Amino acid sequence: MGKTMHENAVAAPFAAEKLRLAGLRPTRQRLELASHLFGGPDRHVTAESLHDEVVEAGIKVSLATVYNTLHQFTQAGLLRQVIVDAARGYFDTNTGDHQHFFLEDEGMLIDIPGETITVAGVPTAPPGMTVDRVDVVVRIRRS
Amino acid sequence: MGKTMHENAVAAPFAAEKLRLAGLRPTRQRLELASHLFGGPDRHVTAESLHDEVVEAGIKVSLATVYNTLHQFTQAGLLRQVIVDAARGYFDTNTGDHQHFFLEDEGMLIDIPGETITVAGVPTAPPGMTVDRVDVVVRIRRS
DNA sequence: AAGTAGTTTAGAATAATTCTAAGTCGAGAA
DNA sequence: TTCTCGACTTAGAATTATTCTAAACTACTT
Ligand SMILES: [Mn+2]
Ligand SMILES: [Mn+2]
Ligand SMILES: [Zn+2]
Ligand SMILES: [Zn+2]
Repeated sequence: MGKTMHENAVAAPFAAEKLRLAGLRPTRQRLELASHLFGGPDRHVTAESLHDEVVEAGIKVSLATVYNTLHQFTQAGLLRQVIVDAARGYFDTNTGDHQHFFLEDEGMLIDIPGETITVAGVPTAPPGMTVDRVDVVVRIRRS
Repeated sequence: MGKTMHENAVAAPFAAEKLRLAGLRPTRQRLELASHLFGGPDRHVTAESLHDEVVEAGIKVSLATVYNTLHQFTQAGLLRQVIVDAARGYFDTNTGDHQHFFLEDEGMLIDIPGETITVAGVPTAPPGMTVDRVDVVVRIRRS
């Protein structure tokens, strides 16, 4: 009935591999956060939503560590940040080229595959600057 | 040498008109904020940057009033909000259709005229939802 | 001039995020 | 194995942007 070593062994191996490749020690907290983040389909989380979820699952991790880990994963290229709301920061497990619907009422993100939207006519960046990326956010609401 | 009634009368008339049309009382604070915002070319401000500027100009307004006024102007359609930074909210005097460069290093916005960028292939919103607007942010940095 | 609702504001309160400093842990060395 | 040390975690304080409260003030009507 308690958690067995076997139960945890399901997600850990590939998560440990990810962390190793990123040069991050596979600590208990990082492994647990990584399997929640990367163990299923792509997802969008806030620090607090992920912390709640992980605490709910009986895992002991502080909110500070969740923030630290999300930033480390982002630096390592395992996550990207999505800026759609002035009040909250979102992190996205899908680091590939894609865009978002943002449901302003629920504060929820939905992926739009990268090939779907075409952005044409982006001017060249001012002298001495380079384009880091082009974000498209389709803001939607109950109609 | 002090401010004369005549000096203030230059900007006030059109600002008062704007406020009247928006159903907002032309108070001293609103008139002063409005002439700073709308008295020249289009601009992007944060509550704090506008407050600093206005205080610097010798005007007595509280930060709370700047926040209130920016929100009231936004509701009235005189401003729009631009979300590019998770830490700060920006307000834009240009409410027409256009997009932005965002200089991530300086936290500065530059307008891209509305006809410049074309966004094609935006999928229809999920059932029961409507597209509020499509924002394009071209994030740039020193190269 | 008086009344009243709208407005301003100081200061407290919120909320997301970051920082500090002290304890804990992982991994290589011995 | 045990030792060692830098990496990691964390409680709680601090920071920052923004909002709220509730009391004082003011623009407009009568
Ligand atoms: Mn924030
Ligand atoms: Mn904020
Ligand atoms: Zn996404
Ligand atoms: Zn603009």
